[in-house]
Amino acid sequence: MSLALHELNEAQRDAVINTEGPIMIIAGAGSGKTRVLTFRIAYLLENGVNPFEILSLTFTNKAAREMRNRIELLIGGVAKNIWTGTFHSVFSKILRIEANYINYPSNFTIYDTDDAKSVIKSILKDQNLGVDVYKPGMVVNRISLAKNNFITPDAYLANADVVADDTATGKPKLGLIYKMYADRCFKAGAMDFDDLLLKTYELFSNHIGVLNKYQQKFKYLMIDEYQDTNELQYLIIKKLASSSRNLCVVGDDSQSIYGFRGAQIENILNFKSDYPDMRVYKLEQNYRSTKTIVEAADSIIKKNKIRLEKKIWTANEDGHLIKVYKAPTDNEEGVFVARSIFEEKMNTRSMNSDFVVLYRTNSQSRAIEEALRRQSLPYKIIGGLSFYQRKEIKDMLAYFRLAINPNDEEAFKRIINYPTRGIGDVTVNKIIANARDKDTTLWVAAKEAAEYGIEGRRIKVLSDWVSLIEVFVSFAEARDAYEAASEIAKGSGLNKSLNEDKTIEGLGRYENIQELLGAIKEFTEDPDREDKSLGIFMQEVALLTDTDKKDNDDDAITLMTIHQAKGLEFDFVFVVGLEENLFPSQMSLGSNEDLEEERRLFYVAVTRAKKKAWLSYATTRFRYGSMIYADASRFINEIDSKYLNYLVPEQPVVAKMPSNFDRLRGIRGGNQPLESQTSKLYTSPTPVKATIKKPDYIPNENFTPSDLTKLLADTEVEHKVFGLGRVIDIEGIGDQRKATIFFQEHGEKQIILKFAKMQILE
DNA sequence: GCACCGTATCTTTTT
DNA sequence: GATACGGTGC
Repeated sequence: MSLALHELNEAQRDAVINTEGPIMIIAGAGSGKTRVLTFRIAYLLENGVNPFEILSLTFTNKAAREMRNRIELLIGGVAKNIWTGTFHSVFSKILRIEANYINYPSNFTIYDTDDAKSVIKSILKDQNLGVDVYKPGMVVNRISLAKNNFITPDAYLANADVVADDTATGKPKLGLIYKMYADRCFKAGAMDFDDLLLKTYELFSNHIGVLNKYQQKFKYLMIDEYQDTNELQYLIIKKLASSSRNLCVVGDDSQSIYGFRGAQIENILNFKSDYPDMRVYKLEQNYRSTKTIVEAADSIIKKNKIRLEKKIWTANEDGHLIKVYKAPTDNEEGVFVARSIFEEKMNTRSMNSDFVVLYRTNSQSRAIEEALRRQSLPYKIIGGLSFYQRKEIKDMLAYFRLAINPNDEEAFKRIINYPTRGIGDVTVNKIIANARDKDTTLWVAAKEAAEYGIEGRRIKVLSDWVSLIEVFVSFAEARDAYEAASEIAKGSGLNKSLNEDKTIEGLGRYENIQELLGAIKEFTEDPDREDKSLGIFMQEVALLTDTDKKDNDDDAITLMTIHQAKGLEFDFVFVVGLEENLFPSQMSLGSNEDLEEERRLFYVAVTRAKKKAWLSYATTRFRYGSMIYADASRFINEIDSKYLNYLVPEQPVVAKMPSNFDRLRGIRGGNQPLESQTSKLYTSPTPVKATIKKPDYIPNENFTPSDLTKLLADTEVEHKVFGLGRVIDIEGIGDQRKATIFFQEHGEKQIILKFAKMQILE
């Protein structure tokens, strides 16, 4: 089989077939980047390159998976053998293989941000430092930034400027905390997210043989979303590519939105200075969006000073103007979104999954959710509290973690007395004190507890617990992930204690645990896996994000932050909360650089849309539980107004008497009982993984079937079973007369009017 | 050891 | 408005 290169445009084709030497592909939004990348890899394979020699780094696991699938479609099963994944997942794999070089156990734990904060808190406690001066979140951020710029603890402490800065801001101990933090992680056999990069870089720097091995292995490197790489990632890539020099970076400076995490847009702007012989291919034709959207977005991004010149264009049709809506409150902004989605669905007969609502901060989802629920529109939220962050899941995972690496201190502290087994704070504090004293880990200190004055009933309970964990350790070593996990779930008592809780919340927690076990089972049964150990499962879980979840088939509207929408596309896009101090964020107003990043974020938001975009803002909004006032975002005014359609504000939607619109929106009585009812009915107390809420239709209490003999097309109706819908077509006469109706919940249906119980709404 | 309650802080975005 | 934490009382 030969690749269909003629399906590509000239720039795309050039980017595919020029496989040797350093190459930069500047890929504007919607310009067929993934297509180029997949074709490029397929082209390499077709020309005899061994799949094991290709390393392709993507931004999310989902992107990696998608790319692998698409290559497989092009060229077949060999695609399985290429190395793809995120920086973090690929390098954690390498670190496991090479762990002995850096004195880590190969089953090291990956600490998430919560673990990191907890380590910081415990250091502060030991050092008698206040959590109000050294806010754990801030300290963790600062350490992360240091690591991502390749500043080790010693380098940090040795830098007089940095230390002087810290002293000036009243936090002279930051460097010390950093050092202690790194030390504790090391002792616990744990790495945080940044360590996965930092240790990789150190591994490659200090062990030239290891570096050579991987340089020879990966003859072709491809880096996606290059504009979002940080200093450390940049350094690693440079090392890996220095031998073969077959480095292909793909990115778009206009979509650089992770500066706050240390990403350096300079990496893409300065590529040429590292590789003077590089070639650039610019993908400037947009295949995704209408002319209006492409040009409106271009008019936004032109306000930025820091950017590479390019001319984005499209051959697509003009499309609709971007609608702009000013809402009096955040709740009514939600109502506007829900109502607009409903109408768009009716008019274009679209799926829920064609819609996305994008916001700057996670907390904005609330008002939108409420409105969608009232309109009976199913939705799913990406991000926020993910499945793996739920308490019961983290508890269970802590047992697994300890079974894999008993020195994991955060896991230890989490479950030593959970479920309650009579090991109280006093005993735990004794163990901690002794561990610090002897410069050892909590696990070792717990095993030796008898030696320093823990006795009687306490030592019995403690040594029982230690033996229990030791059994778990042997499970994790000897059995596959599913067997080990089920045994641990039983043996830990966690399963039992959750099963005894018969409250609704408790039931939900129990179900979540079962779901976790289900996921592990699925992992174990995957035929493509060689290593089915619990350790590997945990490694993957730690690096999983909400966006990586497999899409399930449920048709739902997507709600997420703009950051998470990167790389995705939707027919219909709502960007909400366009208010000063929210978007752009208040934090970004201090410097032009930060403001430009916000503007790029706005650019990313708008360019997600294929067909239509809506922008909205609210002049008042609840934040901190109190009302604040806001002006329209400067970004709205920055769009050339010829692309905008300012909607005339409607009269307040909270009318005393229910109007037809209210009824459409699901508001039934004039007074409030419904609000509490709906939230009870539709909010599951412990939402399960795929947070899709699809309420059953509940007919209006004063539902009275209308006379349907005069029913016309385009009429909105309420069906006793199928709910709200719009008549598309009517045909036949007499008893045969039937209507084709598109229901928002059930799609298109043929209804014989003679028997139908429907009410006409207009 | 634990359940309950009041208070402080939070909101930028995430691997 | 929600959560996390510390204090109090049993």
